[in-house]
Amino acid sequence: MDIRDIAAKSGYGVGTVSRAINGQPNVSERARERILEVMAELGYEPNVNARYLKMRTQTPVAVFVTGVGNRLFDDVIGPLQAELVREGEDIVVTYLEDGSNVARAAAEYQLARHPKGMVFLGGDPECFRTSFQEVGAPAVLVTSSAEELALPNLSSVTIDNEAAARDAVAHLCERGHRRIGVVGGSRDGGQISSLRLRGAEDALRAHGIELDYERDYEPCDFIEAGGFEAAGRLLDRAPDLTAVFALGDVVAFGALRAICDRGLTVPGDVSLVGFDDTSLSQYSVPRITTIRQNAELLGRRAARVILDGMGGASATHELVPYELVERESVRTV
Amino acid sequence: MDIRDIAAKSGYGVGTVSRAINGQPNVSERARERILEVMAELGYEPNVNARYLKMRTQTPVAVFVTGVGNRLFDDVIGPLQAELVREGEDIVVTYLEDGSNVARAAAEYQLARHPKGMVFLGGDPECFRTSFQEVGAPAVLVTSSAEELALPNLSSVTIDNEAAARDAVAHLCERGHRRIGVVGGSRDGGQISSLRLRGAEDALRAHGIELDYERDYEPCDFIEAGGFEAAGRLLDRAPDLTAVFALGDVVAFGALRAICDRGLTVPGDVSLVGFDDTSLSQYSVPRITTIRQNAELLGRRAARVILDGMGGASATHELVPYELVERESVRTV
DNA sequence: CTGAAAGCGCTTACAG
DNA sequence: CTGAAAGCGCTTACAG
Repeated sequence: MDIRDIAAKSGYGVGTVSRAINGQPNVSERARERILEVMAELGYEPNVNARYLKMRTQTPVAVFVTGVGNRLFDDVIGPLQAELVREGEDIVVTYLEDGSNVARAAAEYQLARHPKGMVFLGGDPECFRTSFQEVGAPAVLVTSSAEELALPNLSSVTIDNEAAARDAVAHLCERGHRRIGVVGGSRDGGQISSLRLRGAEDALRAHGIELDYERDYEPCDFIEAGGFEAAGRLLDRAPDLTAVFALGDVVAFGALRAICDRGLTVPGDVSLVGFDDTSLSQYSVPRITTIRQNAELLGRRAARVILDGMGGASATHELVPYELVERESVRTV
Repeated sequence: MDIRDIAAKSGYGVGTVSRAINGQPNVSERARERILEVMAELGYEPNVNARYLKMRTQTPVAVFVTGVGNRLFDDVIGPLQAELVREGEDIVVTYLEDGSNVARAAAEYQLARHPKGMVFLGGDPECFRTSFQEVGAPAVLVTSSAEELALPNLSSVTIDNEAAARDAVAHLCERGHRRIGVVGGSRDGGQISSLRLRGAEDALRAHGIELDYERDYEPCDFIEAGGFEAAGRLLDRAPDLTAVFALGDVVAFGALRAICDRGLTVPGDVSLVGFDDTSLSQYSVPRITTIRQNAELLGRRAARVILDGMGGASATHELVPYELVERESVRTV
């Protein structure tokens, strides 16, 4: 069934049917009614391939969310959308599988839909290196920096991950901890891991401590099980640790479990700091001290960048504030 | 840039270019090489609208995941895919926003892609009532039952939510609890809530207790904050409760926090049972006793149903086993 | 092995 | 306000 069937059955031409479907002007009330009626009766759905193939007009700003399950992104979308809407722009969001090549998806989408702009929530900055030429629309990477990519149309807005990690670890040092372990990510695990690790290293060094990666660091994926296993290994190897910095809340949550399983308490025996301020750190027992990214600002600034880009502005790379939120998982020693 | 540019630049016709792109036979090695070279050089990406508009062949089985962040679904996809792959079928998964109309998305997808089959992980069964006529492909709803929809091509595979909830609450009763509160979902909140609530009600009644919805039940969304608030209200209203059954692990996790905030301990003062067996219940302190759905079987059976459906079998509605996993959140009183 | 041509189902000037 | 026609960028018989 296609638009011609609707045309035939309603007694109008396909052009009129098309205009009726799309709510365009130049269709009599009578025709519109009749056409909608026939469509409903036949259960007709337009073919999106044909439609987008033909339409040269731009589609709404496309938002690609990669870290499915990353609560932070949900909190970014609201403000992002709000800011865009007040300038009359809509968004359509697409969820991508973890680890997928966002840049490829974006290139394909660009050709298929011609979005006015693109927003990437998560995703590995590296993939933009190879597959991003085709997209001409203004785009912004949120949460990772695209600065060194130096692409003309790819902006980024992010917190200073290095400084945030530095603050997190400094917080521990200032509370008297000197034997501090680090878990999560990996040493060559992409931008975010590297930056947070470097921040931790810096903070330690500023307090006269050299981070011994062999002994006091344990890499892992950003999942609960990862944090659990990694922290377990770390604790078994270095039982004199009085504090642990986890590169993400999921990791911290798993680590908390590993600590408790060894008969230790947080913060009684081991202090713990996470990163991200997800519901995991907000509701766990004890609540976990962590780094909060300002989701509202992340969203609003990303929207601004897109809007400016649509107006011809070139790519920018912004830093947005973060904040150490102190909860119940750190004690002074 | 389109396929004609590649044809022109490579010195071949568009037909040959198309065949080369799609890895079809009847292209000389020489031509293939040259064409691929030109494509790479120009960074050409085919237009998917045009491609799918033209292609009448069927596309791989489409998997729609709705409860983004529902870990269970991740665990279902693996076995689902494995089972399909051994019959030579691939899958392509699409993540949908929470609360979106999966049936509409499916109808649109059907027209655009002609998938060989469709699998729905999550999603409200009700929406299939209105927007599912267009899809002729065999489809299966996983996690909710589509039995009463009685659609000829929509199967379902699910656990018996009512029985599972009954077991969960019976477990509490058998441990001596008689003042049991229930949190999560809502009384008219769709199939899953209703079933689990009914199961709880039944178990209580079997032990001579009538569930007082006014006093001992508190509805909430399936998010941590919901469980936290709802359990808080419940506890304040009925401080004599010795156990709480949460309709989902996220709710249980929030409830755990609310309980602790009142100076009570789990399971010392209040016992707690969740539902879903997510990482939340696995890693929380204490670990939460919960209902585990057999994700492996859910996936494998769903695959079988699709495969059978492709072979002409009509819709079936299967129940898959679940299991109460006892952990650290329930004590005998 | 290759190319020219038809056509997938729409939208959009254009003419009436 | 309406219809006939061109064309979006591909794929696929068909003929060579």
